[in-house]
Amino acid sequence: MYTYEYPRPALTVDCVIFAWDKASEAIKVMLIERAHEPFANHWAFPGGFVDMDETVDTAAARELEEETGIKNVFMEQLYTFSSVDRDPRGRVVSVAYYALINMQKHPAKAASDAKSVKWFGLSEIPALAFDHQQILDMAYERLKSKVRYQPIGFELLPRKFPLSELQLLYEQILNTKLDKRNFRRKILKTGLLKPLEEFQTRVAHRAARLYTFDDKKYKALTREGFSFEI
Amino acid sequence: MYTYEYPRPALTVDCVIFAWDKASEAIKVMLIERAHEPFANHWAFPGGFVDMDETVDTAAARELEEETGIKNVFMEQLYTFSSVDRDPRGRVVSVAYYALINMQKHPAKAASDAKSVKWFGLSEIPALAFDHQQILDMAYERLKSKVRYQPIGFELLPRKFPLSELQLLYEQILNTKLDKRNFRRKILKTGLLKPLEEFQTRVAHRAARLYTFDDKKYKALTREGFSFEI
DNA sequence: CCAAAAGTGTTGGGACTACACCCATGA
DNA sequence: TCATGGGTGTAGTCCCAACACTTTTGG
Repeated sequence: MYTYEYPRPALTVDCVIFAWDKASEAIKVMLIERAHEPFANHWAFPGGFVDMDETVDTAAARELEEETGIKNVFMEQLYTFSSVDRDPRGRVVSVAYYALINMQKHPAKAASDAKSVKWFGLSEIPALAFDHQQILDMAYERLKSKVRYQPIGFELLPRKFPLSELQLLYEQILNTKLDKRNFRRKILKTGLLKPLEEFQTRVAHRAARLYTFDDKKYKALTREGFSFEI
Repeated sequence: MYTYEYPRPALTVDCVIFAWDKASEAIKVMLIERAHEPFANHWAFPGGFVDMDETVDTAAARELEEETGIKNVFMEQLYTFSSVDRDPRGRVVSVAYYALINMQKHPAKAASDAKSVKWFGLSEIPALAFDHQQILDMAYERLKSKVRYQPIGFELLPRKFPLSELQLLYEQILNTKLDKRNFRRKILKTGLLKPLEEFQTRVAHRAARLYTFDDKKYKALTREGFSFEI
C-alpha cells in the first residue's frame, strides 16, 4: 500500500518568538534578516530543515538555539503550512512554532547565516519572507486567545514583577484597557501569584510589591482540572 | 543556506472522523482495518501520503474521500506528529486532521485497501496502528474544548434536530449532565438556532419542535466578534 | 510639596444554578 | 389512561463591571 518511493516535500520548522519589551511597553517579535536567496534582505523567522533523526519539536528547539542562542523556553506547535508555492525553491512544508521569552534573559544575538537580528513591534513589521506574515498573524491570534485561559503571560516577564506590569502586558496583548482593581482581584484570586517581601527600587513613586508565578501551585491546580480566565 | 539535497521524511495525513450516532446516543469514531503490513489487521484512521502538488489540507480531504467517500465536511488541522519511530517502515511525519460528520448523511463504506470500515464508540476503541491512539486522544481533547466556545456541535447533527438531541450530544462530548431548562435558555439566547414549524414524527410522546443552525447569523456574529459559551 | 504610580471597597445588575410541574402524543 | 419525553418560570446566589480616593516614594 504505502511506499517509500513516494515523492517527498522538504520539511522545515519556523519559530515565531514573542517577547515583552518593558522599555517600550510593547510585545515584540524577533526577526532575522536573510543573507541569501531566496528572499535575501527580507526578514524572516528563525527556522530550518528537520533532520531525519529528530522530531519537529526537537528541530524547532534546535534551530532556535542555533540561530539565536535561546533555549529552554516556552514553545508550542502552532500549525503546519503547506501552500505549494510558499517557497520559490520548490516544495517545502513548514511546521510553525511560537515561543514566549523574556527579553532581559535573552538578548537578540546575530545568527551565523543572517545579516542581523532585530526585535519588531507588531505595528512595525517589515515585508516578510515566504508566507511568514500569515504565520505571524496566526501566531498572534493564538497568543491572544491562549493568554486568556492559560497562564502563559508569565513566560514573557522576569521572574519577579509588579502586578502593574502584568496588567500592562495583558492590555497590550489583548489590545484593551483593563480596570486595575478588578484585574488585581481576579489575578490574585487564582492563587497563582506568590507575593514577595520585595519591592521595586529606584522608582520615583511608591514602590510596588513584586510577585512571582507559583509554578508548583499551577501544576497542582492543573492536575485537578481548574480553569483560568482573564 | 537551505539546500534541496537535504534528507526528507515522508509526509502523510491522518484523519480522525467523529460522528454522532443517534441510535446509541454516543460519539463514534471511524476506523479502517488495515489489510497490509505494517500493522495488518490493526485499526487505523484513514490517511495517506501528501502529493507534491497539493497542500496538506487538500491531501486530507482527498484521502478522506478516496478511503471513505466522505467529502465537504467540517475538517480542521489538529497537530503534526513526528516521533522518529512512529512508523516501522522509516521516517514518516504525519499531519493529523479531525472531521465532524453527520452519520446519516455519510454511512461508512469499505475502502479499497482496507479489510473493513467500522464505527467505534470512544470506550470500545481497539488497539490502533502507529501512534493513532495518541492522535485520537488529542483529537478528542480538541473536540471537547472547542465545542464549548465554537458552535461546531451542529456539524454532527442532521440539518433539523430537536433541542434535546443537541443537549444529549453536548452531554456525551463533555461527559456531564446538563440542566434542560438552563441549556435551552442559553443555547436559544445565542440566536444561532432558528425554530422551525416542523416537529418530530413517529414518537410515542409529545413531538419536539425542530431547529436548524443559522449559518448566516453565525457568520455575521463572527465578523463582529461575538463569543459563544456553553 | 509635587508628581506619579500603588493600593484599596462597595454597589448594582446580570448571569448562573437549582429546582418541579403540566402538556401533548401514541400506544 | 398511561408512559414518555416536551416544554416552561422563579428565586437565591455569585460574579462582574463600574467607579475615586488615599498612600507612599523620590525628586
